[in-house]
Amino acid sequence: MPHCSSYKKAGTIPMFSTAIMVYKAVMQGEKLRKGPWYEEEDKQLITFVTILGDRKWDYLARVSGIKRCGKSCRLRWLNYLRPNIKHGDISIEEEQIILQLHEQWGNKWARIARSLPGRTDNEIKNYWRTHLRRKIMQAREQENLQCKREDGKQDFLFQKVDFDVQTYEADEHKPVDDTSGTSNTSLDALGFSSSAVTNSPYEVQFFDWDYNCTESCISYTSGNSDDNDVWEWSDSIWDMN
DNA sequence: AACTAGTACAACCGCATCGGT
DNA sequence: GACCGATGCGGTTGTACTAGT
Repeated sequence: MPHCSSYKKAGTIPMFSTAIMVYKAVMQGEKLRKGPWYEEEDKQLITFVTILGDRKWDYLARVSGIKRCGKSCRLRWLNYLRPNIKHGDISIEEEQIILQLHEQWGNKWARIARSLPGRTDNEIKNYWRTHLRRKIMQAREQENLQCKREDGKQDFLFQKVDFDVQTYEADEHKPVDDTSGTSNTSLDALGFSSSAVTNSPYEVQFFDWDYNCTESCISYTSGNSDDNDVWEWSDSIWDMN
Protein backbone atom coordinates (compact mmCIF):
# COMPACT_ATOMS: atom_id res chain seq x y z
CA MET A 1 0.00 0.00 0.00
CA PRO A 2 1.28 3.50 -0.76
CA HIS A 3 1.83 5.96 2.00
CA CYS A 4 -1.28 6.64 3.92
CA SER A 5 -1.62 9.09 6.75
CA SER A 6 -4.41 7.06 8.32
CA TYR A 7 -2.28 4.36 9.79
CA LYS A 8 -0.29 6.13 12.39
CA LYS A 9 1.40 2.95 13.50
CA ALA A 10 2.90 2.34 10.10
CA GLY A 11 6.56 1.81 10.76
CA THR A 12 7.77 1.81 7.20
CA ILE A 13 9.21 4.92 5.59
CA PRO A 14 6.61 6.33 3.23
CA MET A 15 7.53 6.21 -0.43
CA PHE A 16 6.29 9.65 -1.30
CA SER A 17 7.14 9.70 -4.98
CA THR A 18 5.37 6.43 -5.54
CA ALA A 19 2.47 7.62 -3.48
CA ILE A 20 2.13 10.80 -5.51
CA MET A 21 2.23 8.83 -8.74
CA VAL A 22 -0.44 6.47 -7.53
CA TYR A 23 -2.42 9.35 -6.16
CA LYS A 24 -2.34 11.27 -9.43
CA ALA A 25 -3.29 8.19 -11.37
CA VAL A 26 -6.21 7.62 -9.08
CA MET A 27 -7.23 11.26 -9.27
CA GLN A 28 -7.41 11.07 -13.04
CA GLY A 29 -10.05 8.37 -12.87
CA GLU A 30 -13.63 9.41 -12.35
CA LYS A 31 -14.60 6.64 -9.97
CA LEU A 32 -14.96 7.59 -6.33
CA ARG A 33 -12.13 6.35 -4.21
CA LYS A 34 -12.44 4.16 -1.14
CA GLY A 35 -10.03 3.05 1.50
CA PRO A 36 -7.31 4.89 3.39
CA TRP A 37 -6.80 8.59 2.78
CA TYR A 38 -3.69 10.06 1.18
CA GLU A 39 -1.96 13.07 2.65
CA GLU A 40 -2.88 15.12 -0.39
CA GLU A 41 -6.54 14.29 0.06
CA ASP A 42 -6.36 15.31 3.70
CA LYS A 43 -4.81 18.65 2.82
CA GLN A 44 -7.42 19.21 0.16
CA LEU A 45 -10.22 18.35 2.54
CA ILE A 46 -8.90 20.65 5.26
CA THR A 47 -8.62 23.49 2.78
CA PHE A 48 -12.16 23.14 1.53
CA VAL A 49 -13.71 22.61 4.94
CA THR A 50 -11.97 25.81 6.02
CA ILE A 51 -13.50 27.64 3.07
CA LEU A 52 -16.94 26.04 2.92
CA GLY A 53 -17.52 24.86 6.47
CA ASP A 54 -18.27 21.36 7.71
CA ARG A 55 -21.69 21.00 6.14
CA LYS A 56 -23.00 20.13 2.69
CA TRP A 57 -20.53 17.29 2.36
CA ASP A 58 -21.69 16.09 -1.04
CA TYR A 59 -21.29 19.59 -2.43
CA LEU A 60 -17.91 19.95 -0.77
CA ALA A 61 -16.75 16.62 -2.16
CA ARG A 62 -17.82 17.66 -5.67
CA VAL A 63 -16.31 21.13 -5.77
CA SER A 64 -13.11 20.16 -3.98
CA GLY A 65 -12.19 17.63 -6.61
CA ILE A 66 -11.65 14.99 -3.97
CA LYS A 67 -12.74 11.73 -5.51
CA ARG A 68 -14.65 10.69 -2.43
CA CYS A 69 -18.29 10.69 -1.50
CA GLY A 70 -19.48 13.36 0.90
CA LYS A 71 -20.08 10.79 3.55
CA SER A 72 -16.50 9.64 3.43
CA CYS A 73 -15.24 13.24 3.65
CA ARG A 74 -17.44 13.91 6.64
CA LEU A 75 -16.18 10.83 8.44
CA ARG A 76 -12.57 11.63 7.73
CA TRP A 77 -13.03 15.17 9.02
CA LEU A 78 -14.94 14.21 12.13
CA ASN A 79 -12.77 11.29 13.15
CA TYR A 80 -9.33 12.48 12.17
CA LEU A 81 -8.81 15.96 10.76
CA ARG A 82 -11.09 18.09 12.91
CA PRO A 83 -9.25 20.48 15.26
CA ASN A 84 -9.08 19.58 18.95
CA ILE A 85 -9.22 15.87 18.24
CA LYS A 86 -7.28 14.06 20.93
CA HIS A 87 -5.10 11.39 19.42
CA GLY A 88 -3.30 9.01 21.68
CA ASP A 89 -3.98 6.77 24.61
CA ILE A 90 -7.19 6.92 26.56
CA SER A 91 -6.42 7.92 30.13
CA ILE A 92 -7.54 5.97 33.19
CA GLU A 93 -10.03 8.69 33.99
CA GLU A 94 -11.44 8.64 30.50
CA GLU A 95 -11.66 4.86 30.72
CA GLN A 96 -13.62 5.09 33.94
CA ILE A 97 -15.99 7.59 32.38
CA ILE A 98 -16.52 5.37 29.37
CA LEU A 99 -17.23 2.41 31.61
CA GLN A 100 -19.67 4.30 33.72
CA LEU A 101 -21.51 5.92 30.84
CA HIS A 102 -21.66 2.63 28.94
CA GLU A 103 -23.12 1.00 32.01
CA GLN A 104 -25.68 3.76 32.07
CA TRP A 105 -26.48 4.25 28.39
CA GLY A 106 -25.37 1.10 26.60
CA ASN A 107 -23.85 1.35 23.13
CA LYS A 108 -24.73 5.01 22.69
CA TRP A 109 -21.25 5.84 21.45
CA ALA A 110 -22.05 9.27 20.09
CA ARG A 111 -23.69 10.22 23.35
CA ILE A 112 -20.74 8.95 25.34
CA ALA A 113 -18.35 10.75 22.99
CA ARG A 114 -20.13 14.05 23.62
CA SER A 115 -19.09 13.64 27.23
CA LEU A 116 -15.43 13.17 26.35
CA PRO A 117 -14.25 16.29 24.53
CA GLY A 118 -11.79 15.52 21.80
CA ARG A 119 -12.72 11.87 21.54
CA THR A 120 -14.83 10.51 18.72
CA ASP A 121 -17.59 7.97 18.90
CA ASN A 122 -15.54 5.76 16.62
CA GLU A 123 -12.54 5.90 18.90
CA ILE A 124 -14.59 5.12 21.98
CA LYS A 125 -16.38 2.32 20.21
CA ASN A 126 -13.09 0.80 19.10
CA TYR A 127 -11.58 1.22 22.54
CA TRP A 128 -14.53 -0.48 24.11
CA ARG A 129 -14.41 -3.42 21.75
CA THR A 130 -10.66 -3.95 21.92
CA HIS A 131 -9.88 -3.09 25.53
CA LEU A 132 -12.73 -2.73 27.92
CA ARG A 133 -15.04 -5.49 26.81
CA ARG A 134 -12.32 -8.07 27.22
CA LYS A 135 -11.28 -6.64 30.56
CA ILE A 136 -14.82 -6.84 31.87
CA MET A 137 -15.27 -10.35 30.56
CA GLN A 138 -12.07 -11.47 32.25
CA ALA A 139 -12.98 -9.71 35.46
CA ARG A 140 -16.40 -11.29 35.51
CA GLU A 141 -15.00 -14.72 34.79
CA GLN A 142 -12.57 -14.29 37.64
CA GLU A 143 -15.36 -13.12 39.89
CA ASN A 144 -17.34 -16.17 38.92
CA LEU A 145 -14.50 -18.53 39.65
CA GLN A 146 -13.92 -16.92 43.00
CA CYS A 147 -17.58 -17.26 43.91
CA LYS A 148 -17.54 -20.90 42.94
CA ARG A 149 -14.45 -21.55 44.99
CA GLU A 150 -15.88 -19.77 48.01
CA ASP A 151 -19.06 -21.77 48.04
CA GLY A 152 -18.87 -24.96 46.09
CA LYS A 153 -22.12 -26.17 47.57
CA GLN A 154 -24.08 -23.43 45.92
CA ASP A 155 -22.63 -23.91 42.45
CA PHE A 156 -26.07 -24.22 41.00
CA LEU A 157 -26.73 -20.61 41.88
CA PHE A 158 -24.10 -19.50 39.43
CA GLN A 159 -25.11 -21.62 36.52
CA LYS A 160 -27.20 -18.77 35.22
CA VAL A 161 -24.37 -16.26 35.26
CA ASP A 162 -21.75 -18.44 33.63
CA PHE A 163 -20.29 -16.05 31.22
CA ASP A 164 -19.48 -16.29 27.57
CA VAL A 165 -19.08 -13.85 24.73
CA GLN A 166 -22.52 -14.48 23.32
CA THR A 167 -24.40 -13.63 26.47
CA TYR A 168 -22.19 -10.62 26.97
CA GLU A 169 -22.77 -9.40 23.43
CA ALA A 170 -26.48 -9.52 24.18
CA ASP A 171 -26.07 -7.83 27.54
CA GLU A 172 -24.09 -4.90 26.28
CA HIS A 173 -26.97 -3.59 24.23
CA LYS A 174 -29.13 -3.09 27.27
CA PRO A 175 -28.64 0.29 28.79
CA VAL A 176 -29.44 0.75 32.44
CA ASP A 177 -31.78 3.69 32.55
CA ASP A 178 -32.44 3.75 36.24
CA THR A 179 -29.13 3.70 37.99
CA SER A 180 -30.59 4.17 41.43
CA GLY A 181 -31.30 0.55 42.15
CA THR A 182 -28.60 -1.11 40.13
CA SER A 183 -25.11 -2.15 40.89
CA ASN A 184 -22.39 -1.17 38.48
CA THR A 185 -21.42 -4.71 37.73
CA SER A 186 -18.76 -3.98 35.14
CA LEU A 187 -17.27 -1.14 37.09
CA ASP A 188 -17.27 -3.14 40.29
CA ALA A 189 -15.70 -6.08 38.57
CA LEU A 190 -12.87 -3.85 37.42
CA GLY A 191 -12.50 -2.22 40.76
CA PHE A 192 -14.02 1.08 39.64
CA SER A 193 -16.84 2.26 41.77
CA SER A 194 -19.16 4.87 40.37
CA SER A 195 -18.40 7.03 43.37
CA ALA A 196 -14.72 6.85 42.52
CA VAL A 197 -15.54 8.15 39.09
CA THR A 198 -17.76 10.96 40.27
CA ASN A 199 -15.37 11.91 43.04
CA SER A 200 -12.54 12.58 40.65
CA PRO A 201 -11.90 16.32 40.48
CA TYR A 202 -11.69 15.98 36.74
CA GLU A 203 -15.02 14.27 36.74
CA VAL A 204 -16.82 16.89 38.76
CA GLN A 205 -16.14 19.41 36.03
CA PHE A 206 -16.92 16.91 33.40
CA PHE A 207 -20.38 16.24 34.75
CA ASP A 208 -21.12 19.93 34.98
CA TRP A 209 -20.15 20.26 31.36
CA ASP A 210 -22.09 17.18 30.38
CA TYR A 211 -25.19 18.41 32.14
CA ASN A 212 -25.11 21.56 30.08
CA CYS A 213 -24.34 19.92 26.80
CA THR A 214 -25.73 16.44 26.44
CA GLU A 215 -29.45 16.84 26.71
CA SER A 216 -29.56 20.01 24.70
CA CYS A 217 -28.18 17.99 21.79
CA ILE A 218 -25.17 20.19 21.23
CA SER A 219 -23.07 18.60 18.58
CA TYR A 220 -19.50 19.64 17.91
CA THR A 221 -20.01 18.72 14.30
CA SER A 222 -22.51 21.43 13.63
CA GLY A 223 -21.37 24.23 11.45
CA ASN A 224 -22.76 27.21 13.30
CA SER A 225 -20.75 29.67 15.26
CA ASP A 226 -21.76 28.18 18.60
CA ASP A 227 -19.30 25.39 17.95
CA ASN A 228 -16.47 27.53 19.07
CA ASP A 229 -18.16 27.97 22.38
CA VAL A 230 -18.39 24.25 22.83
CA TRP A 231 -14.72 23.85 22.05
CA GLU A 232 -13.79 26.68 24.33
CA TRP A 233 -15.68 24.86 27.02
CA SER A 234 -13.88 21.66 26.33
CA ASP A 235 -10.53 23.41 26.26
CA SER A 236 -11.12 24.81 29.67
CA ILE A 237 -11.92 21.35 30.93
CA TRP A 238 -8.80 19.78 29.49
CA ASP A 239 -6.60 22.62 30.63
CA MET A 240 -7.51 22.15 34.24
CA ASN A 241 -4.13 20.86 35.29
C1' DA B 1 13.71 -15.85 9.41
C1' DA B 2 9.12 -17.26 8.40
C1' DC B 3 4.69 -18.06 9.62
C1' DT B 4 0.40 -17.42 12.31
C1' DA B 5 -2.93 -15.57 15.42
C1' DG B 6 -4.34 -11.77 17.81
C1' DT B 7 -4.82 -6.75 18.28
C1' DA B 8 -5.77 -1.95 17.07
C1' DC B 9 -7.97 1.29 14.53
C1' DA B 10 -9.44 3.72 10.23
C1' DA B 11 -12.96 3.38 7.09
C1' DC B 12 -17.19 1.51 5.09
C1' DC B 13 -22.09 0.24 5.10
C1' DG B 14 -26.86 0.37 6.06
C1' DC B 15 -30.44 2.31 8.47
C1' DA B 16 -32.72 6.10 11.08
C1' DT B 17 -33.68 10.76 11.60
C1' DC B 18 -33.79 15.54 10.32
C1' DG B 19 -34.83 19.50 7.58
C1' DG B 20 -36.07 21.81 3.46
C1' DT B 21 -39.27 22.03 -0.40
C1' DG C 1 -48.27 15.04 4.35
C1' DA C 2 -44.90 13.20 0.90
C1' DC C 3 -40.63 13.25 -1.00
C1' DC C 4 -35.70 13.62 -1.09
C1' DG C 5 -31.10 14.84 0.07
C1' DA C 6 -28.13 15.55 4.04
C1' DT C 7 -26.58 14.11 8.31
C1' DG C 8 -25.97 11.11 12.40
C1' DC C 9 -25.25 6.78 14.39
C1' DG C 10 -23.96 1.98 15.43
C1' DG C 11 -22.26 -2.33 13.60
C1' DT C 12 -18.93 -4.43 10.80
C1' DT C 13 -14.93 -5.04 7.86
C1' DG C 14 -10.21 -4.55 6.11
C1' DT C 15 -5.57 -4.11 6.91
C1' DA C 16 -1.19 -2.79 9.22
C1' DC C 17 1.16 -3.98 13.15
C1' DT C 18 2.80 -7.01 17.00
C1' DA C 19 3.75 -10.95 19.72
C1' DG C 20 4.30 -15.71 19.99
C1' DT C 21 6.01 -20.04 18.09
